Amino acid sequence: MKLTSKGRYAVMALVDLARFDNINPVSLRDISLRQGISLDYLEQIFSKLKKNEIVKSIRGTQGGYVLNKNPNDIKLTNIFNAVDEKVKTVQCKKESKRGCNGKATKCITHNLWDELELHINTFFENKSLKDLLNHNKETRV
Amino acid sequence: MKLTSKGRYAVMALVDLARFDNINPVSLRDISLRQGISLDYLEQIFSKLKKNEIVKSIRGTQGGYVLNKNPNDIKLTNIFNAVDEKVKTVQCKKESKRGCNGKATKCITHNLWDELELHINTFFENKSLKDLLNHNKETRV
DNA sequence: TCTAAACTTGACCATTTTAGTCAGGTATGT
DNA sequence: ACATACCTGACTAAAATGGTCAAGTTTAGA
Repeated sequence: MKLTSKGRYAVMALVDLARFDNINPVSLRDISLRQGISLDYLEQIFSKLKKNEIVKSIRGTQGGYVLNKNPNDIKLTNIFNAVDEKVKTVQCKKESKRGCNGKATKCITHNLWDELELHINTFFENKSLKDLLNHNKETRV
Repeated sequence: MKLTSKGRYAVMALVDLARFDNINPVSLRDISLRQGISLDYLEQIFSKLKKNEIVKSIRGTQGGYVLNKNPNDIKLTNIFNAVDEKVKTVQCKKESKRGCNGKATKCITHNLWDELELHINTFFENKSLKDLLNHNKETRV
């Protein structure tokens, strides 16, 4: 069970963005340099963030990206949903007629994974970008 | 972020095992049939569970596997550790000299992932096989 | 008006991980 | 002896991951 880079990068980039966007739009190039993330990859990620109305884009020279909402209203859930970083514990959720293991029953551990998903998602729903700004300054190793 | 089949199968198999082992050793063949898991794959999984002293094996005809501990003392943490199902949120934990992103600092979201790992692991440490036996009967869809 | 910065889109790809299969064993109760 | 069941290690197809590459369009500022 692991978090993929896409989700991590999205959060890192948005925290970076949030620190500067009150002055000027922030270019992906700057974020790329500061955070050490491939520019091309960032573009894919921001395309999704934009579709989900988490950021706005400003084209042209001196352009860049700006937050589209108050940092307090951007929850980790929103970010992860935007970039398809899902918490997935079972493969067999939406089969209509069948349960897991191809039988007519739910597998014996089904409730457990539901509980786990809930547990994790609760964490994500309660964390906003603002929380990260306050408590996660870049610190020396 | 997803849970792999290996971890899920391990838990499913052990819950299955726990229900019958007070009478006789349970063969992997039976578990395979009941849970719909490949026999060969189960053998790989049980090899690890055995090394981690979660189960004992009994060879020969009428042989099989038996729990090596009280269900109450087998936590999900133990099971996941045994089969290498790890909760991993960052790639850059044990680099001695460098932080994440190759710089001399921790990445700005580092603390977040630590918190998340803790949050999930707490869940796993508090769940035992016994909890699953009580609350997760196989139910109709 | 020209140009460079920056966003936009979509195809492509190497590597790693996953979820197994396959082919041999070895031990043991009946 | 023989069937059952554990045991071991090599192998692999398919999917996911973490990008790169190429070819644009838009717009601020000189």
